[in-house]
Amino acid sequence: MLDLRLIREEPDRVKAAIASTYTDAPIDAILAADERRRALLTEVEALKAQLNAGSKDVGKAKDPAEREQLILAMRELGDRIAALDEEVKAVDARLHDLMLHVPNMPLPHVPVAPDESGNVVISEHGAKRTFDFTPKPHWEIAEDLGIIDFERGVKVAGTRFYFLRGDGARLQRALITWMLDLHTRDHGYQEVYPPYLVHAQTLEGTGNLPKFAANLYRDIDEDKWLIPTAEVPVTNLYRDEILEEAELPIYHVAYTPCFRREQISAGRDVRGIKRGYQFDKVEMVKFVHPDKSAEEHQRLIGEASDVLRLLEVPYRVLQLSTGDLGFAAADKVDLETWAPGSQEWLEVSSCGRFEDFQARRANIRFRPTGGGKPRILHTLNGSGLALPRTMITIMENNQQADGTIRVPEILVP
RNA sequence: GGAGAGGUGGCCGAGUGGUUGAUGGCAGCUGUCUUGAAAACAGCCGGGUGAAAGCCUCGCGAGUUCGAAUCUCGCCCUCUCCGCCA
Repeated sequence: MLDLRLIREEPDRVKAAIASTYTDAPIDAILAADERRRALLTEVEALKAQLNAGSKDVGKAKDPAEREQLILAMRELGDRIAALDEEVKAVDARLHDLMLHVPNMPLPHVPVAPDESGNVVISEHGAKRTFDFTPKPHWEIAEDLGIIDFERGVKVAGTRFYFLRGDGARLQRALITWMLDLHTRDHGYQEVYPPYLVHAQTLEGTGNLPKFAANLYRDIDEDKWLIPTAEVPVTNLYRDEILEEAELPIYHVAYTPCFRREQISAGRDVRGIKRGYQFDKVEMVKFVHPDKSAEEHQRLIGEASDVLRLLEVPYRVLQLSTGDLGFAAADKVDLETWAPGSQEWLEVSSCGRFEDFQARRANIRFRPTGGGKPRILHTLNGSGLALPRTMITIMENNQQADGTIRVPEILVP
């Protein structure tokens, strides 16, 4: 959520920023609602002050007649206040809802473009391997080895679900453990095990609701939603809390399954495990002082890159353009790894800077050292990494002529 | 899921429907004293909004009332016991 005051004071700047993301936001409606709301508040609050003072006088009044008189006057005042309060409530609700639909503003350095065509490759790491045989896509390698069972996954759960079997399941488990250990041991993160089901307010905090309900799975009887990423529960860990400045930065890493109702056309990305309705991910989340956002972002990108570097797979770093930022990020850098069998770059990590956008929604603040008003902190998060695509890059890059897969050195016990 | 108890400021804990946004204690901050600390004493000490006055906030939401932390109803959560269960 943006700062309402910013919208009020610099609407043109906000509009320009939103326009650069090639999306719409109801800024004018917000301005109108805000103005209406403040006018109503001025009016109703003056009446309330009158009512409060008057009611105290009733308590003090000794003469019964005078008392009756006062009560009558206050009753009328109360009715007017009740009517105005109704209006305030309605405007408030509308304003809040409008605010929840405004995306974050991109930072100035983010290249402006309507979509991923404007993304910029910042760097490439690790040479693409040359093969003396034709590298196979992972779905062929994995099926031949019996480590992924696509057919039975579909039988049990439907399209885009699969079973990992034997060494396939074991490889993923090893990767998860190793990634968690890397981030906790070398990068200073504390591991958390979060709920996989959360309520709507939690999803609102990260910006997934109200706009993206269609991408989420939910319990039909209760207000319980399956998380699309660990970012959701972990960012909300400190919701409605005031932390001490000295506690910052706080780093958390979590492994969770992620559940996404992908609204994608049938036939696209259907082969293999690149895009499923359920996938595992190790996610890093940072809570930082606003002044540290930029440097923490760079560090985050480095921490995610470490995983790819240590796995010795080729990857590149992409600066996303405004049109590809998504709803909540002010800046985002993706890591893509090269899959020689599928012949494509795979996004395995997305490192986002959210500034105070999520923290304002989730009401996460810190008290400055030495006192003063609580301030909204900044959040960042990045995958470290998404498991299926990491599995793909290992399978395809480490495949051998005999059809087996060489286990990455770092994972060998 | 059933029965009972309860949800008040960072924590503990008062609070007869009317100067209660809330007594008191602990913790914390500042000052005096001290070489320093402790102790003692004094002051400060929730959050939101607003330039301020003010308004809002005692789990959340409705209701009764001139006036609700206090009364009524619904919901949520915690605890104890029972049931169920990995």
